[in-house]
Amino acid sequence: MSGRSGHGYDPRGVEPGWYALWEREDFFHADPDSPRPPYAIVIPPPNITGSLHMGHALNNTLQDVLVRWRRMLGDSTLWMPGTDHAGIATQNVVERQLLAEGVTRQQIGREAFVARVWQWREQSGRTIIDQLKKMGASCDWARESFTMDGPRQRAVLEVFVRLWEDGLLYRAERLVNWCPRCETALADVEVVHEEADGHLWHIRYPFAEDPTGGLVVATTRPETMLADMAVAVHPEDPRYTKAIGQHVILPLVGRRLPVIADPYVSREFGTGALKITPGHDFNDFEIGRQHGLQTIATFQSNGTLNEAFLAEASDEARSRLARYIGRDRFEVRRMVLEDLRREGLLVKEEPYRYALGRCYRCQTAVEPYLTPQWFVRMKPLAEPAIRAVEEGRVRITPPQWEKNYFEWMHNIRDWCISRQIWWGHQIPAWYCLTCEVPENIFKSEHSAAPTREGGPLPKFTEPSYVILPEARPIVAREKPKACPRCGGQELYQDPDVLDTWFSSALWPFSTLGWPEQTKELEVFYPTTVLVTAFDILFFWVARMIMMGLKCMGDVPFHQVYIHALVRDPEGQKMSKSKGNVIDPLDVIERYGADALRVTLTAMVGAGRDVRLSEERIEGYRNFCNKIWNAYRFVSLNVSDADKEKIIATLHGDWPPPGDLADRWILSRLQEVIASVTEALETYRFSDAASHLYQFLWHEYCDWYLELVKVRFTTNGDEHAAWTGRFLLVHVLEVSLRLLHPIMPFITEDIWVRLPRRKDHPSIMVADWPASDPSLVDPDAVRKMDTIMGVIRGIRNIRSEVRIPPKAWLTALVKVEGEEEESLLGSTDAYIRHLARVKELRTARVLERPRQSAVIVTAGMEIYIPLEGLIDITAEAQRVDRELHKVERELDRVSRKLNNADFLGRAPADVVTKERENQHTLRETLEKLQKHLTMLRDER
RNA sequence: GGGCGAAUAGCUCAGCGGGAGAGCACCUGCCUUACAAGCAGGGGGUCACAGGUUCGAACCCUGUUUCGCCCA
Repeated sequence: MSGRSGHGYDPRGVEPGWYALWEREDFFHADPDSPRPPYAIVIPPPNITGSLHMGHALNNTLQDVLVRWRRMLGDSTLWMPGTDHAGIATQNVVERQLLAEGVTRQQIGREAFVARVWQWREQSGRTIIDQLKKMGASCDWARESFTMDGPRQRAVLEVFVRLWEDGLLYRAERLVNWCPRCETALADVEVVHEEADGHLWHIRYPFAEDPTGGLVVATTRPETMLADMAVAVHPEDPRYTKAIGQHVILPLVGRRLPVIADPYVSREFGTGALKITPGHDFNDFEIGRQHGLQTIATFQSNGTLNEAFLAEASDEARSRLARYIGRDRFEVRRMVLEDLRREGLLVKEEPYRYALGRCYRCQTAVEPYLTPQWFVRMKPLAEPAIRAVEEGRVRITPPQWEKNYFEWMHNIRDWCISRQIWWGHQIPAWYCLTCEVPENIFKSEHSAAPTREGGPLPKFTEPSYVILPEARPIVAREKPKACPRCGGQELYQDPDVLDTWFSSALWPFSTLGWPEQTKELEVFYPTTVLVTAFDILFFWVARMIMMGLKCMGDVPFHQVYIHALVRDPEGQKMSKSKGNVIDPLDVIERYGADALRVTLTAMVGAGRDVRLSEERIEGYRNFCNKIWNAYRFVSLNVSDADKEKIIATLHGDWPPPGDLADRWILSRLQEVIASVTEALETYRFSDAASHLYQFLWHEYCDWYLELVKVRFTTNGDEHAAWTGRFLLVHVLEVSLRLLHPIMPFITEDIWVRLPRRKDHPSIMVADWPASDPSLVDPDAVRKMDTIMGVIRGIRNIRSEVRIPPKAWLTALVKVEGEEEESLLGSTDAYIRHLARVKELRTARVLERPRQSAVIVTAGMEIYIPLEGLIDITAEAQRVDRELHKVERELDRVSRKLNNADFLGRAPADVVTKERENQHTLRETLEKLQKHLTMLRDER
């Protein structure tokens, strides 16, 4: 299973094989009959339209880290995978394909179109699943769900019917956000608001009684004026007091509009006079309702103008404006402005930034549009969902997101769930064509959304009915046999489909088999944690909590972990048009899935962006290589006989190690086990990654491995060399298990080759390491720190005073006490080899040789005779710099200790610590000063 | 307009009451038999600004500035 060249680690040859083995061995499969505690995660189902992007890579890496970790801990883990049918997005994709073939969906008809989408899903829906496997995702693939497969269809029907029966659903004519390109209604959250550069046009509406005077209104959307029903001013605006109650004439059209007073009007905006268009503006709709204005909708579902605006127009206006009809809203805007300009009614035009709502699927500017739609009453659903988070039954991490959640939930509005598309769950509501026709339902020759107004819509190949808001739906789990009112048997199903997020909201229980009472549901619901990015907190997370509480009577998950979005190094969103996309599959191909995973894990902070750059990935690829080479070193030094002895030793009671380096690395390992475990428990993924990076690279490789080399290269203590080999293997083996959730492939690849205690077939089913408190050895850690300080000190001098790297030095160490003396005695070989010292003399009484460099540390002075080696001036400068550092530090500490308030009020241990600190600094300073004087004399 | 959050090394960020840290980048020297995808050493910060609380503030409080996000 290897495939590497030279001395580098080659993930390409390694990763696919291991994944295949894990799948073959069924390691991902969750057993609901397991007696172990359950741990369940449902995947945020990726859209079937999509291919894996960095957002998915991050999201699924984190889930896999959690699941692999808990699996190793022995939990009965379930990672439930699946995909989302993504109604609008998928329909758009297939419509584009049809368009390329020169047909529209209307031409082939609904049934054929839906069949076509299914066909497309069969081909393309697997792509993202295969890509997740390349990432190493350990999902229980046997349970893979799809938001439109059979069981999920049943769940959707059941929920819809229950909500209807509980009075939480209604169908009503409301002004909704409408995408004229997708030709469907959108939910409020599906509209993306942004600032846009536009204009504010000032238009004069002449008084009916005195056309020489008039009111000037300001608008950003002049095309909607055709549907104006009034002009409103603020009741206390002195400029307009006289105008209230009068009438103005709508330019171009000639309609008489009342001038009304409403405190909603802002006197500061524009001219203070506001045109009121109830059919095309949410605020105006509200004002119109309060003032009893009529509402006309002049745009039709595709954003083109219909004839409704000509209702009260003269024949002259009718023929003059006929050319507007059928034009797109932005074209109408140009035409209206042109005509106003010609008539001298356009008084002013100024640049203006305004808020524009766009469709989140296609970026088209949304149009407020009056149609009958289905809504969910949210207040009754939101209240228990708010309490669930308040009471901690659902905990959101990081907790600051809870505020956003509450903010949104407290201001929640009814959810428009009907979509005028074909791909999705068709609404389980039927209308009686016997008793509703023709009052509430009438046959239409046209497609698209039903409105009272007709218009030149594209011809529709299938019979279609306009269902007025007054129609009485029959909601049922399956098509009723007859109308319960009149017994009529001709029933027509509501053509709309449900918002995709409606089925997503059921995901945590629909995937477990609800409404069937399955064992899975019993065992794994509520799931443990949901991992998602913050951008779908409202779309998805909040709705799952509401639906879970409503349908299951319990929260869908106990924890929500919210992570960042992946952006480019400049913080820009990655997008194909910007050309700043880093493709995860390309990264996997070049650096390996492990490198990608550890990069993302290390970079995910609390609630911020992840600014991903190739440089970073390269850095973590190097980490993979480092681990691989550490393994190579270990394997080169461990014989087959050693392996057997290691296994035997692991099964016995291996004696506590006596060597300082051994005690140190084992102690550090226990701390790493504890801190990595704690980091994972608290969702501090980057801490887990960096603890392991730091330990493996900068402690195990940089120090322990080098220390053990000393035992291999010096002939002598065979037992010490054996212990070194044993611990090299053991510490690496444990570290690999800690690292496995983050880097599953390389850890497996190395781990299976190492001798180990239990013969698990794979690291992914091995035990999570447990920290052994009896091996925590603060004394060894402190002493190793001292030794490393000595080695670093000598290396520093070598480098600073430019001693040739190959030169072997003499070092004399003057120690203060017996402890230091014996410490240095027992680690003599380590110091000599790691600092390249040929002779190390240690004594309590020792004269500084002429022309020596000195390292002053706590409890000792190290002299390096430099005579003949270098220029003494460089050493004097080095000491001078060192001295200044110590001086500054001593000054800071002394000032503190001279402060009576500090001594009086600070805790005793802080004061003691500072006193000791001061003492050490003083000694160091004196020694350095003495040494500097000597150096200067010796020049 | 309302809300949330952020400002710490060149870059990305951690630290959130008692010695300013990491990774990357940078500088110097090394092909030292695990690794040049490497090793050793090093430089670099009025912790945005102004006040306040405190014996003590990057950290707590108030205000200011700048930036980001969400909702209208």
